[in-house]
Amino acid sequence: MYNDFSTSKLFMNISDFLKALVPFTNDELNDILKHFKKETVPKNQILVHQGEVSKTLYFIESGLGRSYYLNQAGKEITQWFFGSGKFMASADSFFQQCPSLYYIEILEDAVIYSITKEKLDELFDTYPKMEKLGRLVTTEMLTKVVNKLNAIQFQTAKERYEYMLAEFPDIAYQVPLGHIASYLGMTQETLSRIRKSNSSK
Amino acid sequence: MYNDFSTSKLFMNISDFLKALVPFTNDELNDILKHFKKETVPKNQILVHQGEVSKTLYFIESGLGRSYYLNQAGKEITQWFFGSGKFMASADSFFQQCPSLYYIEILEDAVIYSITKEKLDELFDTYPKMEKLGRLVTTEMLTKVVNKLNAIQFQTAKERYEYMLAEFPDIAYQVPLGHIASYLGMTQETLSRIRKSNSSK
DNA sequence: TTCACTTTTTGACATAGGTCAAAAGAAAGC
DNA sequence: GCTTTCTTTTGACCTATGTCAAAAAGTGAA
Repeated sequence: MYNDFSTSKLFMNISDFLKALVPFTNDELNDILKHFKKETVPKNQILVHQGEVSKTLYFIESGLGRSYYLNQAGKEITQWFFGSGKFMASADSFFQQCPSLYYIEILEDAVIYSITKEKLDELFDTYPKMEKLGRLVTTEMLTKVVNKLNAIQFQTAKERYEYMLAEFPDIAYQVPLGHIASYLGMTQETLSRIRKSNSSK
Repeated sequence: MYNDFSTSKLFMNISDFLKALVPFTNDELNDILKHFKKETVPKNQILVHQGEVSKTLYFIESGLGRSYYLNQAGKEITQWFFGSGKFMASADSFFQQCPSLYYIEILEDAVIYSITKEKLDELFDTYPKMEKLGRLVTTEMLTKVVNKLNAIQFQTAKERYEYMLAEFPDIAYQVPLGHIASYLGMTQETLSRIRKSNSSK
Protein backbone atom coordinates (compact mmCIF):
# COMPACT_ATOMS: atom_id res chain seq x y z
CA MET A 1 0.00 0.00 0.00
CA TYR A 2 1.18 3.42 -0.83
CA ASN A 3 0.57 6.31 1.40
CA ASP A 4 1.71 9.76 2.27
CA PHE A 5 3.97 10.47 5.19
CA SER A 6 3.90 14.22 5.15
CA THR A 7 1.40 15.28 7.73
CA SER A 8 2.33 12.35 9.92
CA LYS A 9 2.56 13.12 13.57
CA LEU A 10 5.18 11.15 15.41
CA PHE A 11 2.47 8.94 16.81
CA MET A 12 -0.86 7.95 15.31
CA ASN A 13 -3.17 5.59 17.12
CA ILE A 14 -4.81 2.99 14.90
CA SER A 15 -8.30 3.25 16.38
CA ASP A 16 -8.31 7.04 16.08
CA PHE A 17 -7.25 6.60 12.50
CA LEU A 18 -10.01 4.11 11.70
CA LYS A 19 -12.70 6.13 13.46
CA ALA A 20 -11.69 9.29 11.62
CA LEU A 21 -12.38 7.64 8.26
CA VAL A 22 -15.47 5.53 8.96
CA PRO A 23 -17.91 5.80 11.90
CA PHE A 24 -17.37 2.41 13.49
CA THR A 25 -19.16 1.61 16.73
CA ASN A 26 -17.00 0.76 19.71
CA ASP A 27 -18.00 -2.90 19.48
CA GLU A 28 -17.06 -3.06 15.84
CA LEU A 29 -13.79 -1.31 16.50
CA ASN A 30 -12.86 -3.66 19.32
CA ASP A 31 -13.57 -6.70 17.20
CA ILE A 32 -11.61 -5.28 14.30
CA LEU A 33 -8.61 -4.42 16.44
CA LYS A 34 -8.56 -7.96 17.82
CA HIS A 35 -7.48 -9.10 14.37
CA PHE A 36 -4.37 -6.92 14.43
CA LYS A 37 -1.14 -7.79 16.17
CA LYS A 38 0.92 -5.06 17.81
CA GLU A 39 4.70 -5.27 17.43
CA THR A 40 7.77 -3.25 18.14
CA VAL A 41 10.27 -3.31 15.30
CA PRO A 42 13.83 -1.98 15.49
CA LYS A 43 15.50 0.12 12.86
CA ASN A 44 16.95 -1.70 9.84
CA GLN A 45 14.67 -4.70 10.14
CA ILE A 46 13.35 -6.09 6.88
CA LEU A 47 9.65 -7.04 7.08
CA VAL A 48 9.16 -8.27 3.52
CA HIS A 49 11.80 -9.66 1.17
CA GLN A 50 11.86 -9.30 -2.59
CA GLY A 51 10.50 -12.46 -4.19
CA GLU A 52 8.42 -13.57 -1.24
CA VAL A 53 4.63 -13.53 -1.24
CA SER A 54 3.62 -11.08 1.44
CA LYS A 55 0.59 -11.98 3.54
CA THR A 56 0.79 -9.00 5.84
CA LEU A 57 -0.47 -5.45 5.89
CA TYR A 58 1.09 -3.08 8.41
CA PHE A 59 -0.18 0.02 10.10
CA ILE A 60 2.56 2.29 11.44
CA GLU A 61 1.72 3.79 14.80
CA SER A 62 5.12 5.37 15.14
CA GLY A 63 8.39 5.13 13.25
CA LEU A 64 9.23 5.16 9.57
CA GLY A 65 9.48 2.56 6.83
CA ARG A 66 10.24 2.35 3.15
CA SER A 67 9.82 -0.01 0.22
CA TYR A 68 12.67 -0.51 -2.20
CA TYR A 69 13.94 -2.88 -4.85
CA LEU A 70 17.29 -3.78 -6.35
CA ASN A 71 17.76 -2.77 -9.97
CA GLN A 72 19.82 -4.71 -12.52
CA ALA A 73 22.98 -3.04 -11.26
CA GLY A 74 22.12 -4.17 -7.74
CA LYS A 75 21.40 -0.66 -6.55
CA GLU A 76 18.61 -0.01 -4.07
CA ILE A 77 15.77 2.04 -5.51
CA THR A 78 13.45 3.47 -2.90
CA GLN A 79 9.88 3.22 -4.04
CA TRP A 80 7.97 4.74 -1.16
CA PHE A 81 8.28 6.05 2.38
CA PHE A 82 5.69 5.20 5.04
CA GLY A 83 5.29 7.44 8.05
CA SER A 84 3.23 7.08 11.20
CA GLY A 85 -0.51 6.87 10.76
CA LYS A 86 -0.18 5.10 7.42
CA PHE A 87 -0.71 1.62 6.12
CA MET A 88 2.35 -0.06 4.68
CA ALA A 89 2.67 -3.11 2.46
CA SER A 90 4.18 -4.40 -0.69
CA ALA A 91 1.02 -3.47 -2.56
CA ASP A 92 1.38 -5.78 -5.55
CA SER A 93 2.29 -8.79 -3.47
CA PHE A 94 -0.24 -8.28 -0.73
CA PHE A 95 -3.20 -7.60 -2.98
CA GLN A 96 -2.45 -9.98 -5.81
CA GLN A 97 -0.60 -12.54 -3.69
CA CYS A 98 2.29 -12.62 -6.13
CA PRO A 99 6.02 -12.55 -5.33
CA SER A 100 6.96 -9.14 -4.04
CA LEU A 101 9.01 -6.85 -6.25
CA TYR A 102 10.02 -4.93 -3.16
CA TYR A 103 11.66 -5.13 0.19
CA ILE A 104 9.88 -3.45 3.08
CA GLU A 105 12.32 -2.06 5.62
CA ILE A 106 11.97 -0.18 8.88
CA LEU A 107 14.11 2.98 8.86
CA GLU A 108 13.30 4.27 12.35
CA ASP A 109 12.35 2.14 15.36
CA ALA A 110 8.65 1.52 14.93
CA VAL A 111 5.50 0.37 16.65
CA ILE A 112 3.28 -1.32 14.10
CA TYR A 113 0.02 -3.24 13.88
CA SER A 114 -0.05 -6.10 11.43
CA ILE A 115 -2.87 -8.12 9.92
CA THR A 116 -2.83 -11.06 7.55
CA LYS A 117 -4.62 -11.05 4.24
CA GLU A 118 -6.97 -13.82 5.41
CA LYS A 119 -8.03 -11.89 8.46
CA LEU A 120 -8.43 -8.70 6.50
CA ASP A 121 -10.63 -10.46 3.94
CA GLU A 122 -12.63 -11.84 6.85
CA LEU A 123 -13.14 -8.29 8.08
CA PHE A 124 -14.15 -7.15 4.62
CA ASP A 125 -16.77 -9.90 4.56
CA THR A 126 -18.06 -9.14 8.04
CA TYR A 127 -18.14 -5.37 7.94
CA PRO A 128 -19.30 -3.42 4.89
CA LYS A 129 -17.80 -0.41 6.61
CA MET A 130 -14.43 -2.11 6.25
CA GLU A 131 -14.95 -2.22 2.49
CA LYS A 132 -15.55 1.48 2.63
CA LEU A 133 -12.41 1.97 4.68
CA GLY A 134 -10.46 -0.09 2.18
CA ARG A 135 -11.84 1.91 -0.69
CA LEU A 136 -11.04 5.25 0.96
CA VAL A 137 -7.52 4.28 1.94
CA THR A 138 -6.80 2.88 -1.51
CA THR A 139 -8.21 5.95 -3.23
CA GLU A 140 -6.04 8.23 -1.16
CA MET A 141 -3.00 6.15 -1.99
CA LEU A 142 -3.85 6.25 -5.66
CA THR A 143 -3.96 10.04 -5.54
CA LYS A 144 -0.55 10.19 -3.90
CA VAL A 145 1.03 7.86 -6.39
CA VAL A 146 -0.43 9.81 -9.30
CA ASN A 147 1.04 12.97 -7.81
CA LYS A 148 4.45 11.40 -7.63
CA LEU A 149 4.14 10.11 -11.16
CA ASN A 150 3.42 13.64 -12.34
CA ALA A 151 6.43 14.98 -10.51
CA ILE A 152 8.71 12.30 -11.92
CA GLN A 153 7.42 12.23 -15.46
CA PHE A 154 8.32 15.69 -16.70
CA GLN A 155 10.18 17.66 -14.13
CA THR A 156 13.85 18.47 -13.75
CA ALA A 157 15.83 16.94 -10.92
CA LYS A 158 15.62 20.22 -9.05
CA GLU A 159 11.87 20.49 -9.42
CA ARG A 160 11.47 16.93 -8.21
CA TYR A 161 13.41 17.74 -5.08
CA GLU A 162 11.20 20.78 -4.55
CA TYR A 163 8.15 18.55 -4.89
CA MET A 164 9.62 16.33 -2.19
CA LEU A 165 10.28 19.27 0.11
CA ALA A 166 6.77 20.58 -0.40
CA GLU A 167 4.97 17.28 0.00
CA PHE A 168 7.14 15.61 2.63
CA PRO A 169 9.14 18.27 4.43
CA ASP A 170 9.79 16.24 7.55
CA ILE A 171 11.33 13.30 5.78
CA ALA A 172 13.81 15.19 3.67
CA TYR A 173 16.53 15.45 6.29
CA GLN A 174 15.63 12.35 8.24
CA VAL A 175 16.83 9.56 5.98
CA PRO A 176 20.04 8.91 4.06
CA LEU A 177 20.46 11.08 0.99
CA GLY A 178 20.69 8.07 -1.28
CA HIS A 179 17.24 6.86 -0.28
CA ILE A 180 15.70 10.17 -1.26
CA ALA A 181 17.69 10.43 -4.47
CA SER A 182 16.55 7.04 -5.72
CA TYR A 183 13.00 7.79 -4.61
CA LEU A 184 13.11 10.87 -6.81
CA GLY A 185 14.68 9.05 -9.73
CA MET A 186 18.11 10.67 -9.67
CA THR A 187 21.59 9.85 -8.40
CA GLN A 188 22.86 10.73 -5.01
CA GLU A 189 25.50 13.02 -6.53
CA THR A 190 22.89 15.00 -8.37
CA LEU A 191 20.78 15.44 -5.25
CA SER A 192 23.83 16.52 -3.28
CA ARG A 193 24.57 19.19 -5.91
CA ILE A 194 20.99 20.40 -5.87
CA ARG A 195 21.05 20.78 -2.13
CA LYS A 196 24.26 22.71 -2.35
CA SER A 197 22.99 25.09 -4.98
CA ASN A 198 19.80 25.65 -2.96
CA SER A 199 21.65 26.40 0.25
CA SER A 200 23.97 28.93 -1.36
CA LYS A 201 21.03 31.07 -2.39
CA MET B 1 -9.57 6.66 -12.36
CA TYR B 2 -6.59 4.95 -13.77
CA ASN B 3 -6.87 1.72 -15.53
CA ASP B 4 -5.23 -0.54 -17.99
CA PHE B 5 -6.22 -0.67 -21.60
CA SER B 6 -4.11 -3.59 -22.69
CA THR B 7 -6.33 -6.59 -22.66
CA SER B 8 -9.28 -4.53 -23.73
CA LYS B 9 -11.52 -6.13 -26.22
CA LEU B 10 -13.07 -3.73 -28.66
CA PHE B 11 -16.32 -3.99 -26.76
CA MET B 12 -16.93 -4.62 -23.08
CA ASN B 13 -20.43 -4.65 -21.68
CA ILE B 14 -20.79 -2.89 -18.36
CA SER B 15 -22.99 -5.48 -16.70
CA ASP B 16 -20.66 -8.31 -17.68
CA PHE B 17 -17.85 -6.28 -16.24
CA LEU B 18 -19.62 -5.66 -12.95
CA LYS B 19 -20.75 -9.25 -12.57
CA ALA B 20 -17.26 -10.54 -13.21
CA LEU B 21 -15.90 -8.63 -10.23
CA VAL B 22 -18.70 -8.96 -7.69
CA PRO B 23 -21.63 -11.44 -7.66
CA PHE B 24 -24.52 -9.01 -7.97
CA THR B 25 -28.03 -10.41 -8.26
CA ASN B 26 -29.98 -9.47 -11.37
CA ASP B 27 -32.20 -7.12 -9.36
CA GLU B 28 -29.24 -5.35 -7.88
CA LEU B 29 -27.60 -5.09 -11.25
CA ASN B 30 -30.69 -3.63 -12.88
CA ASP B 31 -31.07 -1.05 -10.17
CA ILE B 32 -27.39 -0.13 -10.37
CA LEU B 33 -27.44 0.21 -14.14
CA LYS B 34 -30.44 2.54 -13.90
CA HIS B 35 -28.11 5.09 -12.33
CA PHE B 36 -25.84 5.12 -15.36
CA LYS B 37 -26.51 7.05 -18.55
CA LYS B 38 -25.46 5.60 -21.88
CA GLU B 39 -23.99 8.00 -24.43
CA THR B 40 -22.28 7.95 -27.78
CA VAL B 41 -19.32 10.27 -27.95
CA PRO B 42 -17.46 11.18 -31.15
CA LYS B 43 -13.71 11.30 -31.53
CA ASN B 44 -11.95 14.46 -30.29
CA GLN B 45 -14.67 15.39 -27.82
CA ILE B 46 -13.46 16.74 -24.49
CA LEU B 47 -15.44 15.36 -21.55
CA VAL B 48 -13.64 17.14 -18.72
CA HIS B 49 -11.73 20.41 -18.89
CA GLN B 50 -8.69 21.33 -16.85
CA GLY B 51 -9.75 23.52 -13.93
CA GLU B 52 -13.31 22.27 -13.75
CA VAL B 53 -14.62 20.11 -10.91
CA SER B 54 -15.63 16.84 -12.47
CA LYS B 55 -18.75 15.19 -11.14
CA THR B 56 -18.76 12.29 -13.56
CA LEU B 57 -17.25 8.85 -13.73
CA TYR B 58 -17.26 7.11 -17.11
CA PHE B 59 -17.22 3.48 -18.10
CA ILE B 60 -16.01 2.85 -21.63
CA GLU B 61 -17.98 0.18 -23.43
CA SER B 62 -16.14 0.75 -26.70
CA GLY B 63 -13.71 3.35 -27.95
CA LEU B 64 -10.65 4.96 -26.45
CA GLY B 65 -9.97 7.96 -24.24
CA ARG B 66 -7.06 9.69 -22.58
CA SER B 67 -6.32 12.17 -19.83
CA TYR B 68 -3.77 14.91 -20.41
CA TYR B 69 -2.67 18.26 -19.08
CA LEU B 70 -0.88 21.29 -20.45
CA ASN B 71 2.56 21.92 -18.99
CA GLN B 72 4.11 25.36 -18.46
CA ALA B 73 5.20 25.46 -22.08
CA GLY B 74 1.63 24.73 -23.14
CA LYS B 75 2.47 21.26 -24.39
CA GLU B 76 0.00 18.42 -23.94
CA ILE B 77 1.23 15.72 -21.59
CA THR B 78 -0.75 12.50 -21.82
CA GLN B 79 -1.27 11.05 -18.39
CA TRP B 80 -3.26 7.92 -19.10
CA PHE B 81 -5.08 5.98 -21.80
CA PHE B 82 -8.45 4.36 -21.15
CA GLY B 83 -9.61 1.46 -23.29
CA SER B 84 -12.89 -0.38 -23.48
CA GLY B 85 -14.01 -2.19 -20.36
CA LYS B 86 -12.39 0.41 -18.11
CA PHE B 87 -13.54 3.20 -15.86
CA MET B 88 -12.32 6.65 -16.81
CA ALA B 89 -12.26 9.88 -14.81
CA SER B 90 -10.08 12.69 -13.70
CA ALA B 91 -9.26 10.80 -10.53
CA ASP B 92 -8.20 13.70 -8.33
CA SER B 93 -11.12 15.87 -9.31
CA PHE B 94 -13.78 13.20 -9.16
CA PHE B 95 -12.75 11.71 -5.83
CA GLN B 96 -11.71 14.85 -4.00
CA GLN B 97 -14.08 17.20 -5.85
CA CYS B 98 -11.28 19.64 -6.57
CA PRO B 99 -10.52 21.43 -9.86
CA SER B 100 -9.25 18.93 -12.39
CA LEU B 101 -5.58 18.99 -13.33
CA TYR B 102 -6.48 17.12 -16.50
CA TYR B 103 -8.51 17.14 -19.61
CA ILE B 104 -10.36 13.97 -20.49
CA GLU B 105 -10.61 13.47 -24.23
CA ILE B 106 -12.14 10.81 -26.45
CA LEU B 107 -9.60 9.57 -29.01
CA GLU B 108 -11.78 7.03 -30.84
CA ASP B 109 -15.57 7.21 -31.24
CA ALA B 110 -16.91 5.76 -28.02
CA VAL B 111 -19.94 4.33 -26.30
CA ILE B 112 -19.77 5.20 -22.63
CA TYR B 113 -21.81 4.92 -19.46
CA SER B 114 -21.61 7.84 -17.10
CA ILE B 115 -22.60 8.28 -13.48
CA THR B 116 -22.46 11.32 -11.20
CA LYS B 117 -20.62 11.34 -7.92
CA GLU B 118 -23.87 11.79 -6.00
CA LYS B 119 -25.46 8.76 -7.60
CA LEU B 120 -22.33 6.70 -7.13
CA ASP B 121 -22.17 7.61 -3.45
CA GLU B 122 -25.84 6.65 -3.22
CA LEU B 123 -24.97 3.26 -4.66
CA PHE B 124 -22.08 2.88 -2.22
CA ASP B 125 -24.52 3.56 0.63
CA THR B 126 -27.16 1.17 -0.68
CA TYR B 127 -25.00 -1.75 -1.71
CA PRO B 128 -22.04 -2.96 0.34
CA LYS B 129 -21.11 -4.95 -2.72
CA MET B 130 -20.58 -1.66 -4.51
CA GLU B 131 -18.02 -0.69 -1.90
CA LYS B 132 -16.26 -3.92 -2.67
CA LEU B 133 -16.40 -3.17 -6.38
CA GLY B 134 -14.99 0.29 -5.73
CA ARG B 135 -12.21 -1.13 -3.65
CA LEU B 136 -11.29 -3.75 -6.24
CA VAL B 137 -11.34 -1.34 -9.15
CA THR B 138 -9.27 1.21 -7.23
CA THR B 139 -6.77 -1.42 -6.12
CA GLU B 140 -6.28 -2.58 -9.67
CA MET B 141 -5.74 0.97 -10.82
CA LEU B 142 -3.23 1.54 -8.07
CA THR B 143 -1.24 -1.46 -9.22
CA LYS B 144 -1.17 -0.17 -12.80
CA VAL B 145 -0.04 3.28 -11.79
CA VAL B 146 2.70 1.85 -9.61
CA ASN B 147 3.87 -0.21 -12.56
CA LYS B 148 4.07 2.84 -14.75
CA LEU B 149 5.88 4.74 -12.05
CA ASN B 150 8.49 1.99 -11.91
CA ALA B 151 8.93 2.07 -15.65
CA ILE B 152 9.30 5.84 -15.72
CA GLN B 153 11.45 6.29 -12.68
CA PHE B 154 14.65 4.60 -13.69
CA GLN B 155 14.49 3.31 -17.18
CA THR B 156 15.94 4.62 -20.41
CA ALA B 157 13.64 5.99 -23.08
CA LYS B 158 14.01 2.78 -25.02
CA GLU B 159 13.13 0.59 -22.05
CA ARG B 160 10.09 2.72 -21.37
CA TYR B 161 8.87 2.18 -24.90
CA GLU B 162 9.40 -1.54 -24.50
CA TYR B 163 7.35 -1.44 -21.32
CA MET B 164 4.60 0.25 -23.32
CA LEU B 165 4.75 -2.35 -26.07
CA ALA B 166 4.62 -5.16 -23.54
CA GLU B 167 1.84 -3.75 -21.39
CA PHE B 168 -0.30 -2.08 -24.02
CA PRO B 169 0.55 -3.56 -27.41
CA ASP B 170 -2.69 -2.61 -29.08
CA ILE B 171 -2.48 1.06 -28.29
CA ALA B 172 1.04 1.64 -29.50
CA TYR B 173 0.18 2.12 -33.16
CA GLN B 174 -3.35 3.40 -32.69
CA VAL B 175 -2.80 6.91 -31.40
CA PRO B 176 -0.58 9.80 -32.51
CA LEU B 177 3.07 9.33 -31.69
CA GLY B 178 3.16 12.50 -29.62
CA HIS B 179 0.51 11.18 -27.24
CA ILE B 180 2.56 8.09 -26.54
CA ALA B 181 5.81 10.00 -26.24
CA SER B 182 4.45 12.37 -23.61
CA TYR B 183 2.79 9.45 -21.82
CA LEU B 184 6.22 7.85 -21.56
CA GLY B 185 7.94 11.04 -20.49
CA MET B 186 10.00 11.66 -23.59
CA THR B 187 9.82 13.83 -26.69
CA GLN B 188 8.21 12.82 -29.92
CA GLU B 189 11.54 13.01 -31.71
CA THR B 190 13.14 10.60 -29.29
CA LEU B 191 10.30 8.12 -29.67
CA SER B 192 10.49 8.37 -33.42
CA ARG B 193 14.22 7.55 -33.28
CA ILE B 194 13.61 4.61 -30.97
CA ARG B 195 11.04 3.18 -33.32
CA LYS B 196 13.44 3.55 -36.20
CA SER B 197 16.30 1.84 -34.43
CA ASN B 198 13.99 -0.98 -33.37
CA SER B 199 12.67 -1.56 -36.88
CA SER B 200 16.11 -1.65 -38.46
CA LYS B 201 17.05 -4.62 -36.28
C1' DT C 1 -5.88 15.28 -58.29
C1' DT C 2 -4.64 18.91 -55.83
C1' DC C 3 -4.30 21.79 -51.80
C1' DA C 4 -4.12 22.45 -46.92
C1' DC C 5 -3.15 20.57 -42.80
C1' DT C 6 -1.38 17.26 -39.56
C1' DT C 7 1.93 13.93 -38.11
C1' DT C 8 6.37 11.83 -38.39
C1' DT C 9 11.12 11.78 -39.48
C1' DT C 10 15.71 13.66 -39.84
C1' DG C 11 19.75 16.57 -38.77
C1' DA C 12 22.69 19.61 -36.09
C1' DC C 13 23.59 21.06 -31.83
C1' DA C 14 23.10 21.90 -26.61
C1' DT C 15 22.77 20.38 -21.89
C1' DA C 16 21.00 18.06 -17.73
C1' DG C 17 22.30 14.71 -15.36
C1' DG C 18 24.81 10.18 -15.30
C1' DT C 19 29.37 7.69 -14.17
C1' DC C 20 33.57 6.94 -11.90
C1' DA C 21 36.88 8.01 -8.53
C1' DA C 22 38.56 10.23 -4.70
C1' DA C 23 38.29 13.29 -0.72
C1' DA C 24 35.91 14.99 3.24
C1' DG C 25 32.75 14.49 7.00
C1' DA C 26 29.84 11.79 10.38
C1' DA C 27 28.69 8.03 13.04
C1' DA C 28 29.58 3.68 15.49
C1' DG C 29 32.40 0.39 17.84
C1' DC C 30 36.29 -0.63 20.83
C1' DG D 1 40.23 9.14 21.74
C1' DC D 2 41.27 6.32 17.83
C1' DT D 3 39.85 3.26 14.05
C1' DT D 4 36.64 1.56 10.98
C1' DT D 5 32.76 2.13 8.30
C1' DC D 6 29.18 4.59 6.22
C1' DT D 7 27.46 8.86 4.08
C1' DT D 8 28.00 13.06 1.61
C1' DT D 9 30.47 16.13 -1.29
C1' DT D 10 33.40 17.42 -5.11
C1' DG D 11 35.64 17.14 -9.64
C1' DA D 12 36.33 15.60 -14.40
C1' DC D 13 34.31 13.73 -18.01
C1' DC D 14 30.61 11.47 -20.92
C1' DT D 15 26.19 10.36 -22.99
C1' DA D 16 21.25 10.09 -23.51
C1' DT D 17 17.95 12.86 -24.61
C1' DG D 18 16.16 17.53 -25.25
C1' DT D 19 15.65 21.66 -28.51
C1' DC D 20 15.00 23.89 -32.75
C1' DA D 21 14.21 23.82 -37.51
C1' DA D 22 13.19 21.89 -41.74
C1' DA D 23 11.94 18.15 -44.77
C1' DA D 24 9.08 14.25 -45.73
C1' DA D 25 5.13 11.51 -45.39
C1' DG D 26 0.35 10.88 -44.50
C1' DT D 27 -4.67 12.32 -44.43
C1' DG D 28 -8.82 14.47 -45.70
C1' DA D 29 -11.69 17.74 -48.11
C1' DA D 30 -13.12 19.88 -52.36
